[in-house]
Amino acid sequence: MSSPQPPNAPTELQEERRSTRKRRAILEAATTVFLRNGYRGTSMDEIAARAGVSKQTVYKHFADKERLFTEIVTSTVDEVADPVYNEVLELRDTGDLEEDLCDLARRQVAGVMQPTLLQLRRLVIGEAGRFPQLGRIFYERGPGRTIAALATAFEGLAARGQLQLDDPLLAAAHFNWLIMSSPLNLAMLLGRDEAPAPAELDRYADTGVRAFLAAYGAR
Amino acid sequence: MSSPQPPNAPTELQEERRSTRKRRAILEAATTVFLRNGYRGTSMDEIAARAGVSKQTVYKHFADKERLFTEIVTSTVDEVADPVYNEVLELRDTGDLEEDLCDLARRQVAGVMQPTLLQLRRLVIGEAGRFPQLGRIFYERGPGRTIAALATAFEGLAARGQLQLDDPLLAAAHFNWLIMSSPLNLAMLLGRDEAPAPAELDRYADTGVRAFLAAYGAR
Amino acid sequence: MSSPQPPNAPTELQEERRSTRKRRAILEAATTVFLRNGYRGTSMDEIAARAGVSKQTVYKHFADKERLFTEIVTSTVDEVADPVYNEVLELRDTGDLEEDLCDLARRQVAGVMQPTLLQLRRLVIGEAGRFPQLGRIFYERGPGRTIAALATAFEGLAARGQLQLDDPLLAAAHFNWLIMSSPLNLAMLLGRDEAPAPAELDRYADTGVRAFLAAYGAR
Amino acid sequence: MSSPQPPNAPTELQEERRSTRKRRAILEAATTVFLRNGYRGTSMDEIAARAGVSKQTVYKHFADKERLFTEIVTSTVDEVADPVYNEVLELRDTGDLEEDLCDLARRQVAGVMQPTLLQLRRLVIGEAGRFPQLGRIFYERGPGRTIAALATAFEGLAARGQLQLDDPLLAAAHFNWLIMSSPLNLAMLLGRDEAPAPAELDRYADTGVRAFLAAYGAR
DNA sequence: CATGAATGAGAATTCATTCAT
DNA sequence: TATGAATGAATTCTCATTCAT
Repeated sequence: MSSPQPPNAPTELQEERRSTRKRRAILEAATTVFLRNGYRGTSMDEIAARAGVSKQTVYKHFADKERLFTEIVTSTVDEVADPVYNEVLELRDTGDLEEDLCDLARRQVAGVMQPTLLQLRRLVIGEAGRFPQLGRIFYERGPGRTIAALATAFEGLAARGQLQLDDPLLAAAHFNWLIMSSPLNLAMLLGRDEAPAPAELDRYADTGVRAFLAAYGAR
Repeated sequence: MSSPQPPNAPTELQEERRSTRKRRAILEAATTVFLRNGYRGTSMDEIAARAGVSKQTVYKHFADKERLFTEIVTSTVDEVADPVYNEVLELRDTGDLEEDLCDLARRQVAGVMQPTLLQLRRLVIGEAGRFPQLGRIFYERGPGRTIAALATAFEGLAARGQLQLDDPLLAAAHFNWLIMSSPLNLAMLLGRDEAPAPAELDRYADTGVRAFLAAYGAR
Repeated sequence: MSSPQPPNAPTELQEERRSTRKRRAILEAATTVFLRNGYRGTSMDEIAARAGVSKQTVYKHFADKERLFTEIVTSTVDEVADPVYNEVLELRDTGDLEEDLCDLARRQVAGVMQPTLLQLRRLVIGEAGRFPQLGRIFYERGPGRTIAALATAFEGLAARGQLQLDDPLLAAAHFNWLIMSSPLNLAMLLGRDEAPAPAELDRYADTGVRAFLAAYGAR
Repeated sequence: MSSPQPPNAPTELQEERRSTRKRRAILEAATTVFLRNGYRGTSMDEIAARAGVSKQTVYKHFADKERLFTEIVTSTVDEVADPVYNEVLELRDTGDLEEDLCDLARRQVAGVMQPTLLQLRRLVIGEAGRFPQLGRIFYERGPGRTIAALATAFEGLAARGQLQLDDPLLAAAHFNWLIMSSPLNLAMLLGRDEAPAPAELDRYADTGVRAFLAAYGAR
């Protein structure tokens, strides 16, 4: 069980860990700075300094600024979009459809209105010209996936007579945007400092759900 | 009637006109380039070259890059958002509410999905960190104003028993986002090259109106 | 005849001259530095400093380092190779063929062994990998052209029975390299500091001519 | 007879061998890269990567880049110039002098026109400013030595009445450059991709020999 | 001893803005 | 007034060489 290694010879594991640690530090720093200042507003110097590594180390891990940028965007997309998606899968069925949907809607809105996700969305939209693939990734891992999951859920509810709908995907999109378009559009345009209070977000969710049920609820 | 000026000394009027012409050339060039390349992706050199004037002339008309940017954004906002807003004021009443709303919705969606407006929205969102006031202007002159006008219109329809609603502003927001959130979000993220075809845009409008009437229509 | 211009308004001509003057200063500086330090050993900073202009001005005149380099090489090629070529055209006919050829040969050798041309040749050879077209230009404007002119001259001499040859181009090449290969190869390899004295160059020329006449002279 | 070393502790011999192997790998890698990209176009990183060792190992074997460069150049000079030199020593005497010289000349030309030697010559010439001693080494181990050997051979032929010459060294130089100057100069300037075909090289050799014999052959 | 990281500088190129003519 | 030039700094990326583990 004891290792034959001399005490100060680094094991491969330690080596790997060090490299991985640096890599993570770079990713974290890059995420922070890119999200705050955008692609062109961010310098590799700043990333290196904030990560506490040398610029060389940054370039050893990431061939160039573009690669680093796409990497932090795609990984952040997953990181923040996954929980939002998972909420849909956990839609409860307490018998009270409106309450269940409000519950879901509130979580969705809260998730989407997280500062990080908002800022990421701004970033991706602002760089859509230079990095079109990032927009696609964002859409597919984000709203696209969530709406598809919603559609599946709504199909089940319709089968049990709780919703009336022809086109589940359309209904899902309507649900999604009814509950969050207003705050989301405001947030996109008004910047991070003017986020609505959580209570207000809940109201957007609830009124959206009410409109949705008026349109798609069973009679 | 004859001027005492030597023949090739420009009159003050001509001077003024030439200055105005140059100013417009600068604005046009700046609009094109800023919309295409973003704030940081645009250089004053490029603007001057494209406007066919010297850089000094640019600086004579606009104190600095920021001022020029805000000027082109605010003027473009009005230019492209006004027609969309005016559509709402011209909502017809043919007796067939669904048709009237579909008609309006289609125009709204088509207006909002114009390439210039899309690109402007991307630009404003992408620069929301640096230029928060531009986001506010965009919102107020754009969706904010349109939704307010819609609310007024809907209030009238409700008074005449054609719609059922408590909160006209909320209903207007729901209407607005039901008809355009899907294509608008796609367009924001997927870049200029993947715009949906006009027929598809009409379908978004029509299905949005149908859902809206199911929720808010008179029983 | 008098100009109506106010005294300190620069005429277009003066403007042009200023720009041209700067351009020439840049070209001169670049030529000096590139010839001394090679392509990679030369920095744009150094060129700008030596030309007494700002880096911006350099970049306004020459899009990038490569373009500046090719420009100075091609223009220097012509500048130094033209006189060597013209010597051939002025081959005299005093009746004493050996003396005439020695005379020409000495001028050729002296021309080719000029420090500037030697350094340019080293530069072009050293950068042949990166700038193959420069090697071609050098060859065509330099030895290629000179040898072709020699061939024409030798053809005339052969017609008058003063030389015996089948292939004028071959004879011209033999002449050319007999008189200068030894010092040229030494110079290429041994660097600028070990140039043979002019008297020695003349000896290379004379002995080369003697061998040439032994091979190609009329019997 | 048995060693007290633990089984996986390398013996000194093995260590030495491994070290030698690495050294050779570095030299090979460096030769390849320096020949292809020149001194400044080559990075120690690239050499280390291509040799499959760490940069530290490179620095363990060679104090710095300059030392490594001079080492690979001098060793490559010998490697490729020795065979060319040895050809001269093996000049045959079949009784047919022209055939013997043509035979030698063809081998010489082929040897000198090897891609590696051409590239090495370009490299040395291009770096003559920075590394003048390399030019000297190249000259002495290359053309200088070969021409000296030729002179000795020609002296013997003259003693036997087969050649007529006063200055064997001069005749040797004339021989050498008559047969190869044309293709060599072309190759220096036109880059590696435009090498003449072997048949053409033979023709340069043969016509050079013919001119040489016309000048220096016994009457 | 050898690997990854750090250093510290320097390269080309670009930019917003200001002078000088 | 309007043009070319200058300024002065910033940015991305690379390099030779040296530490630290």
